[in-house]
Amino acid sequence: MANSQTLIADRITAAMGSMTSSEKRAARMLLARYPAIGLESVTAFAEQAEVSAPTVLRFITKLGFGGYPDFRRALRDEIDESRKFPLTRPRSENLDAGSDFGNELLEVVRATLAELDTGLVEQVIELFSDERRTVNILGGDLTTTVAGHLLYHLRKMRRSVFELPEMVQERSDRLIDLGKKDIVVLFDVRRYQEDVVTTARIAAQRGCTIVLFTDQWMSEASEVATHVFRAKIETSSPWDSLLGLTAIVEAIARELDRRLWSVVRPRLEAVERYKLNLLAQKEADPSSERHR
Amino acid sequence: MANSQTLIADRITAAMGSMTSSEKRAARMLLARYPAIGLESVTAFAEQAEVSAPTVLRFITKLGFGGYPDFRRALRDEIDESRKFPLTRPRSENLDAGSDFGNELLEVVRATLAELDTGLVEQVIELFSDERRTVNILGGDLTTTVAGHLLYHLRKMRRSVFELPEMVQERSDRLIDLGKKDIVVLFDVRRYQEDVVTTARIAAQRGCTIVLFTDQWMSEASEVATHVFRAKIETSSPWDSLLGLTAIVEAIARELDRRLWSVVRPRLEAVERYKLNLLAQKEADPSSERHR
DNA sequence: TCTCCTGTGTAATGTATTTTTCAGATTCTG
DNA sequence: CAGAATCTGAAAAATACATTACACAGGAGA
Repeated sequence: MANSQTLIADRITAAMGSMTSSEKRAARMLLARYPAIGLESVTAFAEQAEVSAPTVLRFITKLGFGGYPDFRRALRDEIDESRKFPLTRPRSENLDAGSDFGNELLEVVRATLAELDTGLVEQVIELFSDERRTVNILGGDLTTTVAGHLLYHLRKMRRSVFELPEMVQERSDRLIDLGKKDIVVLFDVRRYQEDVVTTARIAAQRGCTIVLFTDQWMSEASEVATHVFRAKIETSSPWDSLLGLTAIVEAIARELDRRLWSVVRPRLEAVERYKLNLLAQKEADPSSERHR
Repeated sequence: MANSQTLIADRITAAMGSMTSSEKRAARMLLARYPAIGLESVTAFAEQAEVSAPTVLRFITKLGFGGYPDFRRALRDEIDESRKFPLTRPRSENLDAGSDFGNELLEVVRATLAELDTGLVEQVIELFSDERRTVNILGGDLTTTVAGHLLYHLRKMRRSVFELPEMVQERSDRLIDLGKKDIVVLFDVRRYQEDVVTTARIAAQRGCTIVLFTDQWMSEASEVATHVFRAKIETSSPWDSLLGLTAIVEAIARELDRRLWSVVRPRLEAVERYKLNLLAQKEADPSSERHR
């Protein structure tokens, strides 16, 4: 069907004139329960419209479809289209609001957190709490910054936290040394990167625990991941949002801190002391005292 | 309205843990083309997910359906439901994800965006639109990741975007060359870093335009900055949140894209072509085609 | 290395669904 | 009010489909 632009619903209205009375009954039922009823069987459709199956069939033939399967395929395509809408939307139209976009960003965070599995968070906290395990973090093109955010928190709170090299050659060298005790944390969202998926597979083969942060469509890496976080990343903007992933990372960081604060606190103080020694100068800004 | 509470999509997420890797592939395909693909035949579903029909069948059984027809009926019901309510997702129940830390994170984004000055955004967009100006970006310890996020977007959309080196010695060398045409973008939040403030002062002295991203208490750098964005960063967690800053960055990126899309579009396509040449391999994953 | 076990696809089976045929019902027309 | 034209649905025929049975593959553990 070439004209995906023309909604099938519109075709019905147009063709209504040349319909017999029974066929009109079918048409009305289709419009009433559009498009779901078209996805049932001919028989079910016919029963609900209180006509016979052949009548329904003649009806959809008049609409210009080759047969019932053809008609259903068109309906499914329409559903697919409507899902894609935010992506393929003609760029020009709504000049209106930055505040509208603000709501979308809020929605990204809300939707992500709403679907966040707290049990999963618990499990991952458990993993991160074990300092005998090494943590290796890798992000993709877009997600490397969120990966960095997680890296930041973990590095402050515990030892043995590393980032996997972006360069594939270097990375291969590192992957060799991974084992069952190692945790590999990967970030991969749509426009999924082959090298990240491959890294996941290798890590899986080596028996690593794999924590994956991905989007609602899920990277292939999820096939081998032991723990998968899903975030919403889609907005009306052509650029995907990292807010959802960032929110998850921060929620994890906060929980980990609660769990480990008795260990983390002295660690941070020690770091602070060393830092001062390194800089060999005293802290000047009094307003910086408030944090921690 | 009976089972409208449990979206099938949510059930998938929940059951994801107990899925085998092939089943996960089926799950991902369902989420990617949700719900249309579920309305095709098992065989068609299986083919597109690149698994066998029985695998798809086992998958939907694990989701708790009695059989494939049962599953499809559920999908149709969902479509019917969504027709009745304008919003695609039943505006949800308990959105706080079990903890009210989620609400705090939401509040960070909300409060930040509420105070975002759209006039200021306009001005900065104007700055970034001018490709004769060089953009130099620098983040602090925590904020270097958001800085990276801005860097990512600007770099995709225009030329002459650089990051200032973290290392102070290197950085000094670069600062020497800055002039009136240059834009310096700084990120500095509490635990303000002296080196960032100093960088701001030097840049100001050299006549640069300075765009500062800071928190509600405002870095000292704001004294010399020409444009200042303020984000909320505080939560009940001891670790500050980057969600506010990230939201501002993404809002700016989106606006810049709208303004420049006629330039950006061909640029991205060109980049894509070069990338393919570099990799010298054809795209394998069809699901990655959809974005952009 | 062998054995078990889980996961997976092929192929056969039985069931549901579409499509066709055709006869009865209805409406229209002279 | 005939008689033709059109419409409609029951039932058979043809097709597509979901489901099951089974065997092979590959990894885990002894």
